[in-house]
Amino acid sequence: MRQSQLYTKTRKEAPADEVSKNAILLTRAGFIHKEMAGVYTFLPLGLRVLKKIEDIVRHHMDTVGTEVLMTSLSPEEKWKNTKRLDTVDVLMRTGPANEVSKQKSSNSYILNPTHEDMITPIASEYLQSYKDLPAAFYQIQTKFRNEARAKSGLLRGREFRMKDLYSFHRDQDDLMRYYESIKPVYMNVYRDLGLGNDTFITVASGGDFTPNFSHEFQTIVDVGEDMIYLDRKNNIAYNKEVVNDENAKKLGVDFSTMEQVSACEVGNIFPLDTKYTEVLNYTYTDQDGSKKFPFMGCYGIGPSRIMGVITEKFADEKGLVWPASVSPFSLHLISLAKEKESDTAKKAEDIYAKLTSAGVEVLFDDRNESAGAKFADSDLIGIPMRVVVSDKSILAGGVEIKERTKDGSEIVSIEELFATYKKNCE
RNA sequence: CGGAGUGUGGUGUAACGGCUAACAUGUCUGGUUUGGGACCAGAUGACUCCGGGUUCGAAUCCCGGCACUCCGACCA
Repeated sequence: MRQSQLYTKTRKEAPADEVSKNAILLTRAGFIHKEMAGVYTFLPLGLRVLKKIEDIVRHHMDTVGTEVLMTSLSPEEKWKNTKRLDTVDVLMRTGPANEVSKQKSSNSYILNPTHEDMITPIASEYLQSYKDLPAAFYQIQTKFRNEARAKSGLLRGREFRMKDLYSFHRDQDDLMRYYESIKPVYMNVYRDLGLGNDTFITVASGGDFTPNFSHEFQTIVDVGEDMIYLDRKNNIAYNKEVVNDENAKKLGVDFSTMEQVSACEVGNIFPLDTKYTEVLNYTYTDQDGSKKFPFMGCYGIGPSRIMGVITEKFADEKGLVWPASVSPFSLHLISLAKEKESDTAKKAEDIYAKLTSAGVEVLFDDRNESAGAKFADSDLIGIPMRVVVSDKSILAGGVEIKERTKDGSEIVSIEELFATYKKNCE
């Protein structure tokens, strides 16, 4: 893509109403635009990152479930059925008719914060026999939660992206087998996102969801809202909320020997057992003809929050730094040609055309800006590899390549550049 | 939801209760320039968040809202 057609611009000044690193840098670089507290538009560059993250999540979820897309709106009835209409305090709802809105309908609808209440009735329509189980549905979708306090840019929003997976099982054993199988799948997601080294399966309290422990996936990061006790040797962590003598005994661990670190929850999994199937009276017919409640699990990952976490973890004083797997582009090609019709300009155009047709995602800075401005923008946007084409580089034998996270640069011939990236495409 | 702070051109800031609300940046014109956010000239752009009040006079003081940020509670 040509940078002249991005339609967004970078800015030198940080917005005065943002303090968190992710909000400041993503705004300065033109990735996001704040609509209100905790509600952000994803601009072209930001959307590309979000899509990369969601594609990685989707790739792995396809191995354990089937994708659906449920509604953002739901009738209040659905929440009355699960007795959650008045207990879930983050519920956002549309207002009834009033003079201002001039709506005809007197109904109020829920903007869904999660979908157990929706997926369970759907499952009950199709999964009525033990032969239909197990089954798992997932979706990647925008969620709404009326957080009392949205904060930290993308880390805690009122409108945010979420992948939610729901599984249905014949019995608890099957649920727990599946539940355990999800853990390595999640870890593969974080590995591919570039967060593998600092993300840990974390034992957490199940909250109102389950009397058992649930598990979170916590990524170590300074701004994280959670404190975890980390047992590096056994590659597992414990959320501070479960750290007490009783649990130490129950789990057979010694919390006092563990490292305490701040972390951000980038995923969670809950064994729901029959909490929702019972309240909704959803039964299947087992082999012996008896009616039983299916066992359920739910499993979440927040792509927009992860975008914020990646920003927080990797950005430096010059700007954003994207892991290759989620970078909006693989290469930032910068032309420093003085004249539009010069040989250097033509070479840059040629490189852009050839790499693009080879399937390489290139952001081409074809703007009429000074070299300094282009370099500063490139650092701010944070694409892992920068390729400069200039009179100077041509004279030196080709193009100058520089990694975003390294100081030095090197000259490689144009042929060598093509060879490298063609190989990467395969 | 409790507490604190802040609201001024698109963005970032300034302005003792007192002159036509200033500066930088951005944007637009023209010129010049091209390896680390260049330079020169001109132009554009603000009912100072909203509503009341005090005062001869309010961006500035007071009251009430709203918004944003931070701390805490909350986070199924």
